[in-house]
Amino acid sequence: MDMTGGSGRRRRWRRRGCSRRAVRLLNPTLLLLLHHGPAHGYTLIDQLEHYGLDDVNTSVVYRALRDMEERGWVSSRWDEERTKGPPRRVYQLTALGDEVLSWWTRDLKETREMIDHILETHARHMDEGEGVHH
Amino acid sequence: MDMTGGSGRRRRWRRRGCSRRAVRLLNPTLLLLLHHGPAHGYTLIDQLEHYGLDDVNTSVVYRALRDMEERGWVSSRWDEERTKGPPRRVYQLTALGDEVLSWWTRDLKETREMIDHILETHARHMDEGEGVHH
DNA sequence: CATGCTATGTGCATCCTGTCAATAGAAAAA
DNA sequence: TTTTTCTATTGACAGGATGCACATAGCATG
Repeated sequence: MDMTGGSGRRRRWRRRGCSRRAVRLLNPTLLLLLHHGPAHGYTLIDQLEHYGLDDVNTSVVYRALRDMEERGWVSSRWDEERTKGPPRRVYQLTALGDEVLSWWTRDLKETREMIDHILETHARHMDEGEGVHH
Repeated sequence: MDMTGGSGRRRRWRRRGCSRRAVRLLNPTLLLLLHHGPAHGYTLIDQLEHYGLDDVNTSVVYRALRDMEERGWVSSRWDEERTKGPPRRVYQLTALGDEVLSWWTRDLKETREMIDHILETHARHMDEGEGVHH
């Protein structure tokens, strides 16, 4: 059963990829990781695991990084020192990206409060109702 | 400045409508509201305000309700007793919808934990760094 | 009957996401 | 040496999700 509840009339209820929730958290998490210092895309993808975002497709991550670069949140350059494999791109947080990260943390706090409100209301309602509803 | 960080190459960074986050919380909130008892769409839209979802487009709400009906989470009938205005549809939670609500609460708890993890990491990093980063 | 209010629904353009496949360099295996 | 494998990054495309503008429709009021 697909619980994600998107809209769309097309009756294709297969769940694709990871939770939509995860994607919402991708951008702030990437900014946070980059706040620790410059990093390669692949490194970032590895580190996403620590935030429960390990099921995000690599294409999605690279796209997010390029989008953030277009917006000026991060800058990138090709890594000079090639250790092994193809050239790697190094991403770095910009001053703007730093501001955006602050904005994102405020946004995440708001989101958490909204979720808390929903969960609290649900818990309270469950206590009151005790199986009596509708 | 648009901070929402969507993907898309089309360089149209104007934000339309409400926060995407809000839409993401729409389905569980609707189910929660319906858990209190049957209600009309319009009533639900009014009540969304209490959950910070007042800026969600009405089309989106009605569409969400119909989608949930297609999925069997809610059932609906036309209201017999017409007070004023056009016929209104009354939505009611189904047994399946009740299960789905439980699923959603678990999902929201997970999401909250992920957000907490991000925020905690950020706060800790900010404390350590104190202006020294990159 | 023209206007306005309440309530719901539709069409369409646009935006957002995931999948799949392609490219590409270096190292290990054959 | 040729093939395979691993590391990294990117592009194309289909299809899902959203918002806006607008349509419908019943009742009320003037």
